[in-house]
Amino acid sequence: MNTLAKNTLVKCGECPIRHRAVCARCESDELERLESIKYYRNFEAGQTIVWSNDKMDFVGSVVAGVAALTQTMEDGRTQMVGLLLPSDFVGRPGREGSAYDVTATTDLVMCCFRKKPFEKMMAETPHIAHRLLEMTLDELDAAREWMLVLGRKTAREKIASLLAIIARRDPRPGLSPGVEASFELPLTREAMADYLGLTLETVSRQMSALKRDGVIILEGKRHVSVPDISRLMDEAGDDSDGGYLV
Amino acid sequence: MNTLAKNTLVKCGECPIRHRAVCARCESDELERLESIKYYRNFEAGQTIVWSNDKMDFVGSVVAGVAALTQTMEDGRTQMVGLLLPSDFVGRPGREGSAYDVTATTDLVMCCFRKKPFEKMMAETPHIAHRLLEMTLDELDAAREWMLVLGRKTAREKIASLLAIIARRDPRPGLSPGVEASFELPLTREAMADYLGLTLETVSRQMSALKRDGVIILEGKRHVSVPDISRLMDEAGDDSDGGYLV
DNA sequence: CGGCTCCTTGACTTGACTCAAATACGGTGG
DNA sequence: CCACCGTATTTGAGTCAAGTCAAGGAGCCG
Repeated sequence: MNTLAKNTLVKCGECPIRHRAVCARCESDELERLESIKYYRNFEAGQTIVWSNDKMDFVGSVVAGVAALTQTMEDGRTQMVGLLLPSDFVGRPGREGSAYDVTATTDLVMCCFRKKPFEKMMAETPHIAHRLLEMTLDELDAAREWMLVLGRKTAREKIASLLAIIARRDPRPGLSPGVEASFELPLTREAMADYLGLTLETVSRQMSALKRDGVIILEGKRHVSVPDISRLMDEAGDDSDGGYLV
Repeated sequence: MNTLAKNTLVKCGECPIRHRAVCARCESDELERLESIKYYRNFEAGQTIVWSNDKMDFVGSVVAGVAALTQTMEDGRTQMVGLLLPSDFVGRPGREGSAYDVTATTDLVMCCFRKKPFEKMMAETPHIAHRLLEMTLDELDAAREWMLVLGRKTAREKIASLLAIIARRDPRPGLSPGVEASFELPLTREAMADYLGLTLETVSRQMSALKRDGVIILEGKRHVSVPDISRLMDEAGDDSDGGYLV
C-alpha cells in the first residue's frame, strides 16, 4: 500500500495487477482509453466502500489490500459472501446498486472507472467483456466451492480450508526451515467467523486446537506459519492435492 | 416434457426458452447458425448428465425439467451447489471438464451445442457473450444469496427459503381460495438436504413442523400449497418483501 | 495508568445429527 | 384385486458439535 501513495497517478502499463485484472487483455490503445476514465481511491481498514442497495457510480479493481462482500439479515446475522484480493473486480456493469456491503478489511487501494464510460467501453471492446466473463466464471466456481465448505464441513475443516486458501493465494515461500508457508491473516476472528458461518468463539477455539496439534504455528494473533501444507490440506478435507501425481 | 418428444427438432424461433436462455439476444441469422450446431438430448430422472472432471464436448441449455450441480467429498458428504431450471446454461466455454457432477433430478430435455463451434461463435457474436455474462452474474448473485442460507440460517429457515425460491420461480397462481401458490417439489428429501446442508431427517422434521404450523399444506409427499406467501417469507428470514411497497 | 479493541477460555445449553424403527406409496406378478 | 417388495419418507430416542453467556487476558494508544 505504501508504494501507492494517495492520489498517485500510475500508468496502467506499470500497474501491479496489469496482467490479472479486468484490463489484462487490453492493447495499449485500449489502456490509454481506460486511463482517461480511471482514478484511484484509498480506503482505511474497516471503512465501508459501498453499502448494499446504494447507488454505485463506479466499478473498479482492487489494486492493493483486501475487501469483503457481506450480506446481513435484519436481526444482525451476517455472512461474508466474497473476499476480494488484488486484481479482483468490484461492481456489476449494467446494474445501479450493489447487492452487498463492500468493506475494506485492510487498508486498500482501488482503481475506479466511472461507470457510464466503462459500460460504453465494454460494449465496444470485446477484450474487456471477455476478461470480465472469465473472471466472473472463476468467481462463480469459487463461490460454489465455498458452498461446500459452508454446507458440509466441520468447524475445524472450515478453518483449515480458509487458511489453505489464503496460503495458496499468497505464495510467499517459507522463511525458516521446516516452514512451508507463512502469511499475515488479513481478517479479524470475527471476519473469519462471518466468512465461515461460525461464531468468533468457535474460530478462536479451532485456531487454538490447530496450533496445539502442530498444524499451524501462531506468532501473535495474526501471523500464521504452516510447517506442512499437505497436512493442512488434509485437515481441510480436500486432500485431492495430497502430494501424489504432482 | 411430454410436449418435446425425443429427438424432435424444434425451431429456435418456437423454443419455449427462446427469450431467457443464452440465445435470448440473438438475431434470426444468428439463430440459424446456432440451429446448425445444436441437438437435443433427453435424460431420465436420476440420470447423470456429466461427471465431475469428465471431459465435456458440449455446452447447452436446460429446455425442460430440473438438473442439479453437486460436489462430493471423498467420504461421501455431498453439497448441491446449483439448481438448473429451464433456460439455465450448462458447461463452461473455454474449459475442458466439468467442475461438478450434473444430474437430472426430473426427466429433462437439454439443447446441446457442440463445444468447439459454440466457442468459435461466441468469439464472433457479442450477443451471445454478453448474454452469457449477464446470466453468469445472475448465477453468482444466486450463489452468494445461497451462501447466506447455508452459513447463517436455521434448519427451519433453510427449508422455508428453498420453498420460497421454488414458489417464486414457478408462479402458478393458487388454485383454491386461500392458497396463494402451489407447486410440485422437483427434489427428493435427500436432494433438499444436499441443497441445504442438512440431513434428510432434519428436512423431513422441518417439513412436518411447517405443515403442523399451517405455513404449508402438503398433499402427498411432493405437492406443496402455500396459503400465505408473506408468512413463508417471514419464516425464511428475508421478510424484505413482507408485502409493503406494492 | 486507564480504557480501548481483539482475542481466548470456561461452563453450560441446544439444534441438528446419528442410529434405529415404523410407515406410506408405487409398481409387479399372481 | 390383492399380496409383496423396494424406495421414499416420517418419527423417536439419545448424543454431540457448535452456540450462548460470562469472565479474563493481551496488546495498543492517549
